[in-house]
Amino acid sequence: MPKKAAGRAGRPRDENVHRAILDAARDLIRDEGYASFSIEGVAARAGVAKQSIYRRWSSKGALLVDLYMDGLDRLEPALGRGFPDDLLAVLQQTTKRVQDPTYANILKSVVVEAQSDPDMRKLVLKKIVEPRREAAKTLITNAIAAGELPSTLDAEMIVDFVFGAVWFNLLLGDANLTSQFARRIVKTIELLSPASRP
Amino acid sequence: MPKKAAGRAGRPRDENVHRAILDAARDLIRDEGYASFSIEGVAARAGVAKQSIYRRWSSKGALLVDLYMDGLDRLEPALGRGFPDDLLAVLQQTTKRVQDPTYANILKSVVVEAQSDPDMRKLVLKKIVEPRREAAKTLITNAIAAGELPSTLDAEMIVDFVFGAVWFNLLLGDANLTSQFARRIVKTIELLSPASRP
Amino acid sequence: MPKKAAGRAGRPRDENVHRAILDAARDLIRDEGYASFSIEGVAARAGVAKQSIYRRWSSKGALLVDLYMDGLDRLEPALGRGFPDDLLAVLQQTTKRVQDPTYANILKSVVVEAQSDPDMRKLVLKKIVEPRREAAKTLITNAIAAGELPSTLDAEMIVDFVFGAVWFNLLLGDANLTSQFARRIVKTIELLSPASRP
Amino acid sequence: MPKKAAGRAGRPRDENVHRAILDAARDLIRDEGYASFSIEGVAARAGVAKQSIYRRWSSKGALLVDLYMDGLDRLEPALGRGFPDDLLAVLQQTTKRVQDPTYANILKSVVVEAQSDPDMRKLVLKKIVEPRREAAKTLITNAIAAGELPSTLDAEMIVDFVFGAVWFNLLLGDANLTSQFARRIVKTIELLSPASRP
DNA sequence: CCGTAAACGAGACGGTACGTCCTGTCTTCTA
DNA sequence: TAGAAGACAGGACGTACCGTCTCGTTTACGG
Repeated sequence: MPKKAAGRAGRPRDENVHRAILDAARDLIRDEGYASFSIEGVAARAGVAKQSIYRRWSSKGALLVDLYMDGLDRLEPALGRGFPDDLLAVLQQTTKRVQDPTYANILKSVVVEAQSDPDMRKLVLKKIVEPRREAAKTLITNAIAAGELPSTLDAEMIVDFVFGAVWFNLLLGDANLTSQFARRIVKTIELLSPASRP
Repeated sequence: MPKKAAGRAGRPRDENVHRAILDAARDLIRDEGYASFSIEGVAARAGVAKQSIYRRWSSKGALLVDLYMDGLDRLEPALGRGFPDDLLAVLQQTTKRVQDPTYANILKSVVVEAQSDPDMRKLVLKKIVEPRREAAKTLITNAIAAGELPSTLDAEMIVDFVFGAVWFNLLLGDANLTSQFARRIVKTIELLSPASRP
Repeated sequence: MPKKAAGRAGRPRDENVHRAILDAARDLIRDEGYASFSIEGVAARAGVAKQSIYRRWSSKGALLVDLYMDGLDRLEPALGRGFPDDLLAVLQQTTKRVQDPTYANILKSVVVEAQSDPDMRKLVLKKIVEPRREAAKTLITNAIAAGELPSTLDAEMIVDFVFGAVWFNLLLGDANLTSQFARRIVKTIELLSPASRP
Repeated sequence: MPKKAAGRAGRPRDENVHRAILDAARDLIRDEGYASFSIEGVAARAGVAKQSIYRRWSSKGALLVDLYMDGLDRLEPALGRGFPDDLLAVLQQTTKRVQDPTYANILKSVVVEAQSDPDMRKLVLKKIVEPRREAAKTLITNAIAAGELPSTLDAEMIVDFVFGAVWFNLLLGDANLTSQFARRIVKTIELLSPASRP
């Protein structure tokens, strides 16, 4: 007769299974790319039943989102040094992760999944896109308030510019998403500041 | 006396079949979205053999690229009025087409296909992305030469900003890709011009 | 405490699916003949996935062999009454089954499949041909030993004669493969017996 | 107003095309067997249009029948030496041809085609099966009339025995269809003759 | 020597089926 | 209840041939 009412009845989920799935998924998308990434393949590689994956993630995309976030630092620690430096830090968190082709593949796949699944799109926005956009947006509006950027600036559009450049190059562009690339972005934004004028 | 040396041997491709495929594909992606878009489905809807599709397009993606371009005007005619107006025209060609959800879906699908097929990626760049980027790049560099934009400007990055904003919002964003949105983009770029300074 | 060590892992094959496939296959070959007999057609008619057929049978031919054997009595029970009667019984098992045009079609199809697939040929021999030939061969050699047939007889050749007559008429001949036909075969073999001589 | 009723208008059939088709078909069935024998394949190998094959033969089977008969000697020359020798000669014409695996394959294929095409079945009977059966039947009935075989004999059944043994071993049996095999057949038939009795 | 007409290589065409892969769900046994 | 295993209905893949068709070109004969 089971005692504890808190912990639900039955056998608890096995944490090793969780890890095995994430590891197998990461290895698979590293080795084969998104084209041959399937739940079936992950299960086989992880030595796990398909059901054990579906029990944890409602779709391929949800798994990929967790896979991208897995081990990713929180944003805040790097911040606090003001407009151009903090914006650079935000962008470099992404460029750094995406330098690893594995994570670049994951991020591309996440976008793919979002195109045909509205729930997935919401999830991607909430877990990956919005946190970074919000951070950047705040930095921009603060910079405007501080007179470091013109008061007429369309802050939302600047955020679109900055992240658009990153996403575009991830998905279709030729640019290597290096730290240097992030620096070029920020440099170009800085040209808008009154201080940059002759 | 041989007539046409040019005309290749064998029965020529049937233009009606070509049209039927494009029409069926467009209808299908309009009615069902990309998720249930299949070569099989297009063939059935067009009343055509699958082979007749594969004979013309090597992949689902290649078909989608042609589908997006089908009936799209050349860029040049709209140009010739100088930097901000021409840039706006270039962007509005896309925003206009993408206002139709059918073409928005096609364009999303094209990006999806490009993520798992390097040939497809090249095709998308060559047929859809690069022509517009080149047009915009030329406008930007001309504007710099004319002193309408600062000489220190990273033209390539401006192009990334401009198209990044469009692609990002197509794939993941909340912005409605209206003509007004294109205007906001151009307005923000104009803030860089020396003339806009106090 | 583990119960059954024997029961293999995973969901067991569904016996209803097995039956549905055999029934659909039989109906199909009855109604349409071998020409339009396809795995696809069987699956559709059985309301079953193609994979469920391939899981059980490696080829169309293997399915047909099982289909022919399905419900066919073992040979032995009918035997035990000595040379001419037992030989007749062996032959009549086949003529009886083949009186039903459905099973005649199946048997023809089985030969067809065997012509282009060595594995199939082995299967047909093992499951259909050899058991009957062995039974007949034993009866012949016993009859020789008992002096009912001449000691100089080439027993293997007699078996070839007897079954050759059946197979030939099934595949190419005009003879209706009735019980009477089997009787004619046995009668002709009996002419070899010393007892039949003047 | 066309004059000659005999020679029809238009370009006459090219005899080289005819030969090229037969040669390509023979080579194909020799090298690949019946499994991958297709009109498409023959056309490609012969360097000929598919239509040129369909113009001459109504089906794959009709082509195969001609292919088998191509270059085959008439039956008669070998005959005239009485019952056992002439029967042997008739059988050996077939065993000899069938020693070449190419022709064995053709003959098997011909039977295959006959199973799903009534016209083909008639053609095979008329052009390949019946002539030989008729020859044998005549020899048997003559032998009965001459007292070389018992008067009670079922001549048709003997023919079934003799050709059944050949066809069975061609299609399903282990016996190598050598001249020696034909001799064994005839030997066993001879056991029926009154002269063979003690 | 010219026009008609069939033959010819080539290859497109609507179809049908192939055997494989993957989806998301289910059913079994074992822990 | 979780978990490994694997069956299940379903859908699509890309390929191979079928037999028919439409091209441009070639080759004979009859006028």
